[in-house]
Amino acid sequence: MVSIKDVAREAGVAISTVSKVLNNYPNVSENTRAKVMEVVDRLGFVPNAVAASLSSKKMGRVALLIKFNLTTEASDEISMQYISGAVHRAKELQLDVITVFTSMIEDMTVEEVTSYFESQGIKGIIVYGLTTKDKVVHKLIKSEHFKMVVIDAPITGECTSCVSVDNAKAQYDVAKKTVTENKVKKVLYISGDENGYVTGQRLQGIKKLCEEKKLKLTVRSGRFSELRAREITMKYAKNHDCVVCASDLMAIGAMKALIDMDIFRPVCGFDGIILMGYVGKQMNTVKQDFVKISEEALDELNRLMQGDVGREVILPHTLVRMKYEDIIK
Amino acid sequence: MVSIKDVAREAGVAISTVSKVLNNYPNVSENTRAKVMEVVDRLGFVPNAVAASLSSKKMGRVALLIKFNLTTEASDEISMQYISGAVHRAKELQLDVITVFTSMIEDMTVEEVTSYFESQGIKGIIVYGLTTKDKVVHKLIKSEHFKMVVIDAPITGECTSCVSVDNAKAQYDVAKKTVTENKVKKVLYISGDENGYVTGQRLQGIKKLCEEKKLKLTVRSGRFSELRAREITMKYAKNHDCVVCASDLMAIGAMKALIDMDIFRPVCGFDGIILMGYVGKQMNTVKQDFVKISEEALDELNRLMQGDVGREVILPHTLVRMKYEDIIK
DNA sequence: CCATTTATGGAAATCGTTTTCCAAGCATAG
DNA sequence: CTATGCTTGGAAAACGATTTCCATAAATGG
Repeated sequence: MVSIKDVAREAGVAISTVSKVLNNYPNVSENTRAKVMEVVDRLGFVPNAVAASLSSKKMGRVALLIKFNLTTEASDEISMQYISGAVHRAKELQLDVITVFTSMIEDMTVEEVTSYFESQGIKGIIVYGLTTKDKVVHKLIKSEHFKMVVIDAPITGECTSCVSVDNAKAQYDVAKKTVTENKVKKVLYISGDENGYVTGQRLQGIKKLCEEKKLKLTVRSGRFSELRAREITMKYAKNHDCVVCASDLMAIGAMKALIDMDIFRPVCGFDGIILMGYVGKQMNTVKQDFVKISEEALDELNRLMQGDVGREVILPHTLVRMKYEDIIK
Repeated sequence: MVSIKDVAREAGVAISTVSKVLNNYPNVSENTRAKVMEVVDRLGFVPNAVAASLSSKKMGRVALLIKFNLTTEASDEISMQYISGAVHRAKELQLDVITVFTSMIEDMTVEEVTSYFESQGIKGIIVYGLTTKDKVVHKLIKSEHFKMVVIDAPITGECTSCVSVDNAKAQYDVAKKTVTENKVKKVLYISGDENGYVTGQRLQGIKKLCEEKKLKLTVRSGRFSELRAREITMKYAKNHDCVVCASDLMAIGAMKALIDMDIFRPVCGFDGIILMGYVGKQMNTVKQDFVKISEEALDELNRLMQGDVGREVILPHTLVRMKYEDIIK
């Protein structure tokens, strides 16, 4: 493998000069720069990222903290999009991404997690699906030991940014579309896990709508579980004329229940996952562009690692109606 | 951050001694070993993986080459399981995994890919979903520049192992179960992408069965596409009494077509993805344990990196019947 | 009791970069 | 013609481990 030393020798300059050329430092004449670049191209030199990251303090690795358990499989689609966005943007930004599953760190102490990440050369972390119960991650954020970007939880600080859609508005929008399309009076709202950050925001959105439109609102906690959403729908749907769900998976559960009960109620979801196309009926939902969100999160993390201060980033959402025919193509 | 130097100073020994203790080298007395370990624990020292990997030639990183395009979403579930298995096993083996999407390398030359991976310190690569058309990856394998493990393609060599289930037998088994349960005479087989390695093996399995059982067999290429499977079913199902598909996604397409046509035909799939539970009917399918396969692939890659020679690893499969109620729990 | 081996621990080179600091070289100004 | 400043490029010290080789001390054998 050709190293910077070889390039230096071949070009007849010092190692430091090659490094300067490669990193676009000043104080190198156009002449030497050209000569070095010629040799770099000819020899096909690519700098060793491991060595660079050891030497330089600015070049750091980034961890993507993945929520994953084999049972809640609908999140696979979302996780893959997060990973995809992060990995692609990381390559552009010359950053190194390592994927870490929450299951790997959840029974470690903050100190253990910190030294694990430090040993891995990690400078920044992206988290999603955070709940108030994730103690370790919260301590990690508080410690300000790493630059962090939190997707979908309104947490900012010196070293912490957050990225998300406007959950309250999105919930408001999709529900509004659904109730106006169907002349609704009584809304059954199946909300998410009470410890999840988005749960409260989305709840706020539906409440605002029902107040504005003078709709009767019943809220039940579905905890993002398809099964619970199904049960809740079984129990309450008869007395309501619309089921608004805080996630697509719950919307699917609700829809299945309605099919079994053989009654019609408009249902709307949240997320825009492909699975929605497989339940046989079409539904309104909020489409989040998870790839984009993840790319944005990496940009934001990069900014933080450059020394910028944390901030809140809100990305746009769209409303869609998902059905099978649109999916299978 | 505490480094090996700090440990050495605190323990009153040389840096090299600490390193020897940590890497279980001989020529260290029990006394010093204990003393060093005490300090390591007290200071909470964790070796810097980046530095270690730069210094040592044995400590290498591993790339997981992910097939991913936003349209064929059923593979998300499979990809996530591959990632999960690899990442977890990698941590146990003290290896570093980086995930790379095929889209990132597919329009690079082998030389470019090679120097990219080398610059990343990558010593081993895991690939899955390989087709004969993936020229770059094939050249990569031939170059023997990296240790490689190919999932689901029968390619072995000095530096290359393969890991998979017995695709022919699995296809044979699941189809046999389905035809015996339903007194079938004429089988419609919707096969996969003609460039995929598993396609031929699975085809072999169904052919063997039909010969043994004297069944009439019609083969059409569904190219692993749900839509094509649907079209093929529309066209041919009436003249057959069973639809055997080389993948679950195609089985879903077939099932949807049958529902639309309002005729009943037993359908069976291959893979055992969760999505199967969402189509409303139950089907036989082959369940592959992708997490396990991935773990095994990492073990195998580790063996190769230790200097062992490539070989073929066959893992067991199981037959399952998937339906919604089993899924939502 | 001396010679020779063996166990143990340390000094120093190495991996491939980045980055700081310093020495020329050169031009401009006084 | 000397003093000053700016540009350019090189030497060398990090970064944090691993690993080779060497020196000492202890143990063994004759």
